[in-house]
Amino acid sequence: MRPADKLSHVGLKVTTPRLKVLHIFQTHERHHLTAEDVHRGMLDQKSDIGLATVYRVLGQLTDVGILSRNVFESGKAVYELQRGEHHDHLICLECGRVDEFSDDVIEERQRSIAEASGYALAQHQLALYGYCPACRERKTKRQ
Amino acid sequence: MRPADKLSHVGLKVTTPRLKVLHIFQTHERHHLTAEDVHRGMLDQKSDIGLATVYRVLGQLTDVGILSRNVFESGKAVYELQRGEHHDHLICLECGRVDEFSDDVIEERQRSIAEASGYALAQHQLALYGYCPACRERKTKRQ
DNA sequence: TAGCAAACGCGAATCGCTCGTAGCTACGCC
DNA sequence: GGCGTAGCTACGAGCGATTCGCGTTTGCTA
Repeated sequence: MRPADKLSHVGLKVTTPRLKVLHIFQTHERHHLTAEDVHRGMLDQKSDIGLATVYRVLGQLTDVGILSRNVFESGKAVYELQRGEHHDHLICLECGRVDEFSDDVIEERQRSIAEASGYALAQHQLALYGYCPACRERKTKRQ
Repeated sequence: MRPADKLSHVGLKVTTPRLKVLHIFQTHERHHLTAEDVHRGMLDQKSDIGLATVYRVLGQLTDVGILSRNVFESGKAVYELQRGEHHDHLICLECGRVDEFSDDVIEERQRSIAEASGYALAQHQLALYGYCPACRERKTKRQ
């Protein structure tokens, strides 16, 4: 589905800021972007869009399920295109790189733990923090 | 170990604000407190301690491992006494209640996932969000 | 108990994010 | 294709959580 169709499909008007935001997510080398990353991307391509608008658009796209939002250690929110299947994150404490993984065993355990505690599970967040292969190597050399 | 010994043991001076913070954690009915909860607790017992100091103390106690820090959905940091064993959290989206659990299967899977991706695992955070038994009941009645 | 580094207190500053509002625009209807 | 309006956007002010700067105070050691 083309970006414009995606938007009208969920009942959002097709506007320049929304298309630009989607475009940035689709073309950026990283999958996980902060509001500021997106905003900077806008300015780079000479689109004079306010940061507040970026936040608003990110929020709307998240609400309709086109994007998903995660808050990691740093305290900043990062957004990514929602590509269907759920996944969790591995975050490098050194360079900020984010990798993804999904694990059925963990998902299943989560469900039964919630059930055992009487909770109706709505969502979850699992983040593993550590040092990625590249940063580990860099560290070893330094010593 | 008494609070004062705990402090000197990790090389922190034994000061009034630090003792009061520890005291509040040890006597409060909830385990998970925000900086503001702690600050309010201080004021309640007529200790005129600045919010900035509360934050500073919470940070130091976390650094030395006496407290641990978590940031949940709300965006606020919550602190709790570190009682040895690691555990994860179940958070009620309605009333903010926090329960704890730990699961060896999940821990083990996390380790192997990190290893498989080449990451050196440093820490992790797993938070399950949902509705606690009390809030579920309240919801049912309301309808 | 004197001295000094460490810790405090408090207001101002920062940071990520949201609101208020006045002006603009996509898009369904003629 | 032109119009009207609900829905959008821009931008600065505002907000809540947290941190900083710095003058004052206080544990702790010699």
